[in-house]
Amino acid sequence: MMGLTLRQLEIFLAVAETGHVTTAAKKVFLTQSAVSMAISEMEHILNGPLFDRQGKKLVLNDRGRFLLPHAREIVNKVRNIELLLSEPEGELVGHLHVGASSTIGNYVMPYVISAFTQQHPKVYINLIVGNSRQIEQQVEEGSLDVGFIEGLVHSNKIDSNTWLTDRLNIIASPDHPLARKKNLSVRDLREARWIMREEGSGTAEVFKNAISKYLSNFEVFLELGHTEAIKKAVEAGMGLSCLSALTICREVENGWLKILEVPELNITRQLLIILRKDKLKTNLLREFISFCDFIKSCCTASHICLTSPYKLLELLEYHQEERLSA
Amino acid sequence: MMGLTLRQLEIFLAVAETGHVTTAAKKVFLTQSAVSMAISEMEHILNGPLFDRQGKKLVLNDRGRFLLPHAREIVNKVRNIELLLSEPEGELVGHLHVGASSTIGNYVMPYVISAFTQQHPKVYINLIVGNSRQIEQQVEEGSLDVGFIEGLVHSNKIDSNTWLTDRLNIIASPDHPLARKKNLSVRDLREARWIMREEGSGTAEVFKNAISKYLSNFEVFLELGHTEAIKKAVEAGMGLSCLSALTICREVENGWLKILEVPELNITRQLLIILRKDKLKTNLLREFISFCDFIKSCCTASHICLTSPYKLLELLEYHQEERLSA
DNA sequence: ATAATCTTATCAAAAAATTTGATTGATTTT
DNA sequence: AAAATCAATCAAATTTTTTGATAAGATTAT
Repeated sequence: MMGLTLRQLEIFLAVAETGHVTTAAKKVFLTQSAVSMAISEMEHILNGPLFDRQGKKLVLNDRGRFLLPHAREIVNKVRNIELLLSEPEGELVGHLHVGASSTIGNYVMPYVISAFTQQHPKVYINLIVGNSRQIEQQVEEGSLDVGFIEGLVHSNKIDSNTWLTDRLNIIASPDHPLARKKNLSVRDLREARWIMREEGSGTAEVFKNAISKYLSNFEVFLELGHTEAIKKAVEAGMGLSCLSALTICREVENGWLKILEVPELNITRQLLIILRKDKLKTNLLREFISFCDFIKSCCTASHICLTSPYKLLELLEYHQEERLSA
Repeated sequence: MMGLTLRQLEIFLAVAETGHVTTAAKKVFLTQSAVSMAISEMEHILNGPLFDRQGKKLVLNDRGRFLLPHAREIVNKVRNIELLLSEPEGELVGHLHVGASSTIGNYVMPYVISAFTQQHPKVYINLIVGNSRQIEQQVEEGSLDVGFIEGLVHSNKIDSNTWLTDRLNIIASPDHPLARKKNLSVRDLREARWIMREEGSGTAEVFKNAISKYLSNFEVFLELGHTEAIKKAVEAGMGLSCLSALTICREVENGWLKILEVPELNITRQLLIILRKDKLKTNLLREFISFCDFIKSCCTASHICLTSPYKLLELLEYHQEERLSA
């Protein structure tokens, strides 16, 4: 008969997100009837409905949509505080939700996470891979603790810090005619067959923009859905491509692919670490970010250390010592 | 034994602010023992004390000092939301999802929405523009609260009300030979060059149907994808077209386009407001619809008031007064 | 010092709330 | 047309919150 409770806000979130009382009930470990009553109670307190009942579905109405982001923020905030204050000193424990855009998520984060959890065995890290926009949105709504993206930040609720610098390299099979040529220029690329990711890939966009300044008739010869497929096609000599250095350094180290240095096309971009502005940093989160900062300071533009886990682990011991002495 | 509750945060604030359990108890209308137990429960949940017990006084420790501003923010936020959402007489708040078909969405709704949100600054309106069929479907499935369409309603789950009456006008450049001729008839249009929207446009369909009764060999000279492009082409004297009055009144007012009055071709159509039959009208939705009804009652067939935002705003003040006196 | 007066913490009992299980009526699926 | 699924509702059961009583520690006045 009084004010809203946190529990009600949590239940509201579950219903809003699932659209169904029953599934929401499972999510919050309650019966269907408890959830139904909690929602009616909220609607009573707030003097009007929050959902339109469409048969079996509950769809947010304008009032519910107004409440949703606030409810999210409040619940997240309280959970953050609980975590932070109840965290025992000493060994790091907890679950971290990390998101990363495709390139970072597939080619960098596995090493980072593996190294970090090796150092902190009681930490569990959940990695979500998506496109930059999705990751940013999930960081904003609090379902991710931290995100790693390639593009720019759109929301004003998010703080971003530069992480690694990524370079887009033009690659060819070592047997490709251009691979042996020295002092390449864009004009040499005129006749090349290009193998790229499909429309919508951030990397492909950037490259097309860059090269179309020099080659008016730039055309893609083959579009493939996955970076690995592109590398295989290039290795097989089917043509050239342009990929993030992060995705190809192992192949380059092993001599399976060759980077073509074209001075006009020196394309780099910043990778970003993003967090909600008002995010409370738990010990775990703080430590994870400091770990990423350390990696940043270690890795040169070549990023070679990220391609082989054992090299990263060597650096770690050093990191550990540095921290202890500080 | 679970998470923090809002009540606990409130109690914590009272104790932190007064420094005494007993006075805090009075503030939150509880007994001393209830407050004492609530605080111990919090300290248990958060795995450590929040206050130093100095004799009879409770003084915040570092953890408590950390919690204080956050607790304040959370409690305030919830209370604000309760106030905003529960006061029926209070300021209008919420997120409204409005859909409109192309002509209405591009040429009418922007003014309507701008005027409405100016009057209700805490209201956020999201406008989706699509074709009539898409809008109807989204209203039916509940992702839109209200829709504005040109055609007929197909679903039996939807209620429709007439809104503005739209007129399709034949337009020409003021320099066009036909623009000076009086008492035009359809026969005068026989030789005209017609510039129309592409196949599929509702407006174009309606006009073709109407004129083909009189001209058997009606042919389109140029098809363009956007209404704005058609207007420019007609202004440039490339030919005649037929467009909704809503899209051209500004150009007509300024003398850039001239309407050709052809008595046989007096083509009008009703614009509709559509809602799900079972939609519960929140205050916001009710107010928005009443606002649209008001616009309907103001606008004559010429729709001139919708072409200039400032005219609409003048009408608004009148609307406000009328409502208050009712 | 000592008694009187406060105050907080704690416990069991009472009150209030949340949650459940069962049922109903509506909607959707087969 | 029948079966299955789902949300709302109600009374009963459970859990949580609050109270009243009491004990123990601190402050003040004597």
